[in-house]
Amino acid sequence: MGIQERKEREKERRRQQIIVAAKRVFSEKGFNKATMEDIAKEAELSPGTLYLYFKNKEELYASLSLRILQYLHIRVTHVNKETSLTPDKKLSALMEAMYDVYEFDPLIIINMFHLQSSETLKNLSESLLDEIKDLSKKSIGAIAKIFEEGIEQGIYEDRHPVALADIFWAMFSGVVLWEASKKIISSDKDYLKSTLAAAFELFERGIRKAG
Amino acid sequence: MGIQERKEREKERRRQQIIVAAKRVFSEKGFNKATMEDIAKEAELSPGTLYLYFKNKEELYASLSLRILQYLHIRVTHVNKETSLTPDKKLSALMEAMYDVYEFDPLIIINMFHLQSSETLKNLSESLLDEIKDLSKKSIGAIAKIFEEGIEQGIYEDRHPVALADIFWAMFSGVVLWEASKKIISSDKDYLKSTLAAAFELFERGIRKAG
Amino acid sequence: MGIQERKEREKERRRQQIIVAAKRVFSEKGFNKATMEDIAKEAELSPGTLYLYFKNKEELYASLSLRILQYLHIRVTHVNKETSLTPDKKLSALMEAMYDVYEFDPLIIINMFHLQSSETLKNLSESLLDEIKDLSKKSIGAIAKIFEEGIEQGIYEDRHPVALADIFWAMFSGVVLWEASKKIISSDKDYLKSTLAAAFELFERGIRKAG
Amino acid sequence: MGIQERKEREKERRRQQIIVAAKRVFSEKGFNKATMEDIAKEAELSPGTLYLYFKNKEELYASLSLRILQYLHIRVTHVNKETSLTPDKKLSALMEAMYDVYEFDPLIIINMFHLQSSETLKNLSESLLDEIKDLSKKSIGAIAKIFEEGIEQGIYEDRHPVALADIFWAMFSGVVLWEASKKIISSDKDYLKSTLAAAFELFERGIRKAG
DNA sequence: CATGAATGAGACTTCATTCAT
DNA sequence: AATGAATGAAGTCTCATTCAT
Repeated sequence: MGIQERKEREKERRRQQIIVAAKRVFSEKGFNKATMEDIAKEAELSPGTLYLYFKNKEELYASLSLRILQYLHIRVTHVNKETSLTPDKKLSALMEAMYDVYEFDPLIIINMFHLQSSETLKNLSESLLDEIKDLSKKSIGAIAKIFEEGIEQGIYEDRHPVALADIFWAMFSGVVLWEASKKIISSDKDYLKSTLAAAFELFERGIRKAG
Repeated sequence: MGIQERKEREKERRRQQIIVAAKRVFSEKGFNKATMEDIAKEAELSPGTLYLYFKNKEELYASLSLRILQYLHIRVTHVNKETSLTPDKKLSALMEAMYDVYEFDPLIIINMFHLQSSETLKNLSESLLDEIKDLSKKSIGAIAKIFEEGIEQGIYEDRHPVALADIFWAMFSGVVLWEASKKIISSDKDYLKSTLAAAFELFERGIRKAG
Repeated sequence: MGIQERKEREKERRRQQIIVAAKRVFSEKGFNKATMEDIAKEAELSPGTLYLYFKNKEELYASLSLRILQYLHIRVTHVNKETSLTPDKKLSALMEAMYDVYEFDPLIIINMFHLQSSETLKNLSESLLDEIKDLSKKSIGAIAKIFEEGIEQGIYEDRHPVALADIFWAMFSGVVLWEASKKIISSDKDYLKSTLAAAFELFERGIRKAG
Repeated sequence: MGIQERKEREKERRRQQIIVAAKRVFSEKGFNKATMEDIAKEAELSPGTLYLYFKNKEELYASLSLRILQYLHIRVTHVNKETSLTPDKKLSALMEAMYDVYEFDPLIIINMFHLQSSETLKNLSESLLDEIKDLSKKSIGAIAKIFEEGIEQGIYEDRHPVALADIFWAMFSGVVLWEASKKIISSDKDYLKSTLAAAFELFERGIRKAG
């Protein structure tokens, strides 16, 4: 391994170190109340160092979303590759993948919506935004493919696959968000898992061709 | 009408004036980038005045959500009262109501999630938070009732009605959020209406008893 | 005096209060080492208040120069108005005026060059920059007029009046700057007054037509 | 040439390399906006290396002035040595030398004033400051000698030679500064050369004994 | 000797909130 | 009740400088 490469790796490790710290802090405090100093402390680095790896607070924040999207994309692509699986099995695998996405980063998914649904997006560097767009599209596309297959095989109702993928993703994230809200609002127990299962079941029934 | 009452009414009018302005400003700029001065200007009042009607920025913000919840509650309650309607018709009416909720305040629903999914909630005054909790519960309860009826009449699958209501609401808001994100990310056309219709249809198929 | 007008006056007084404090602090520490907090303290105001009256540090700084230019312009215009004076007397009056400009604000004139000769100018608001340009031009124009008169009357050598004005002003400020430098560098006594007198005399001999 | 000496030379070359880079960067951005990293990049060195050759940013900056003073001193000394020249010719040669000083480093002369007229000087190391003082004095002294000669020979008016030298230098730098300002302020064409010529002519007339 | 990643102090600026009028 | 000038705490970000390699 050359020196060049070792440095590259070291740098990537530092980035991850910061991202992990940022995730923790953002999750706990939310975007605004989290300060760069908080994150620096969590990462056991100095504030200035953060800026060597991320242009500003917003880009650091956005990088977290990117990380989820990457994970999601990998998982869904993986499901798609298993050509031996029937659409049914694939759908099941997809649902499992989605749940893993949630477990991979339970709180950040909420912040991810905060990111997308507003203010921040406009200040990101072109390249980062492009990456987000790209991954987003690819992931939805991969999900859509599963539905497409099912439709072609006459198992699912004939609907626009991308629209189905959108609904699938929207339902998933809607449930995650809503259960999170309920936990805050009503200190309810964590029903996420069962609600999610119910939602997935409902979705499946909704697209499957009747009898 | 007594003087007391007239004053009360005047005060309420002022509150609404501020809320309307706040809605506009928050919608355009998001919670953080919107300043109290922005809102004051929009309301043609001075910053100090805002504090005569709202304890602080966060309470003003939360009041917007309250307003949606109130609207939602009224609409759903209204649907429920129509005892002559079949569950099917009621579900249709509910869907329509949800769409109206969205149209009543298209952007604020996004901010509402921002509110709920994080930071702010903890700083609200007990009473306001209670009101939100209460309305939230009542609205979900009212929605659940529709499903309950359908289940009792053997039209819908036998599921926990509140869970169905949660999924219904989560799906609705998930779609709204996701379509909003897509608009920002990919400058897509506004597919909200059709996606929402598709989602509702899927939901209906999902809960309806086969055969 | 209406309320409107009183407020206007109050506001102007505040501006002056800040300018005076800024002048003291900038003179003592220079542009970079002077902090907004220093200035706020000197003005017995809070940092935030400075920003109600000046857009940023650089505009505050530039306003000091503007103040000198205003003073200079008034003085030179005044000299010009005295139609009864011969060009000779006017030149004397001009020299006196220049010296007063210096005394009006001995150290800031140095900073003024710092301002003009560099970095800062580009960040100023259009309007402020325009004002500076305008006053600058007018002042030089007024000085040039004195020379023009002398040339017309055959007292002074026939040279381009504006060029003479430029040289006059350049010599004046050059001497002020240079004597200031010398004071720092060699802790010399303050020879400014005599050097300035010598320079003015030399200038006069230089433009006067030989006997 | 011993190893010692070669090293010495190598070191000096590095210093010059840095100074040249610093000149470019300071000229373009001014003292504050120029960062040590900018300079390092321009010199194709690392930031750390700069500190092996210069104690800090201010000393690096001051070294530029020193370089001009050195150049000025060499030129003026050279003029003085030409014992065969009349004071008149010497004055002409001096003027030419001054113009070359300007061309040697057109923008830095402005920054030199920034240096001298303020903040920085106080933080310099004793030795560097001494060198500046020394060269400064010597250069002015050399200029003064020319005038002294002219006075002794009855060509120039009987004035204090050092005062004349001061005025000469002040006028020169005043014109350079002022023309630079004008270029920024009014985007005027570059009249420096002609203004400088006019100033020199005026100066000469001013000191020369009348007919 | 050279590097350049890391530091961390400190500056500017914003803005929610207060309070005298 | 309404104002809006003033506050001052706090946050983001920069950059001169250091030091382990």
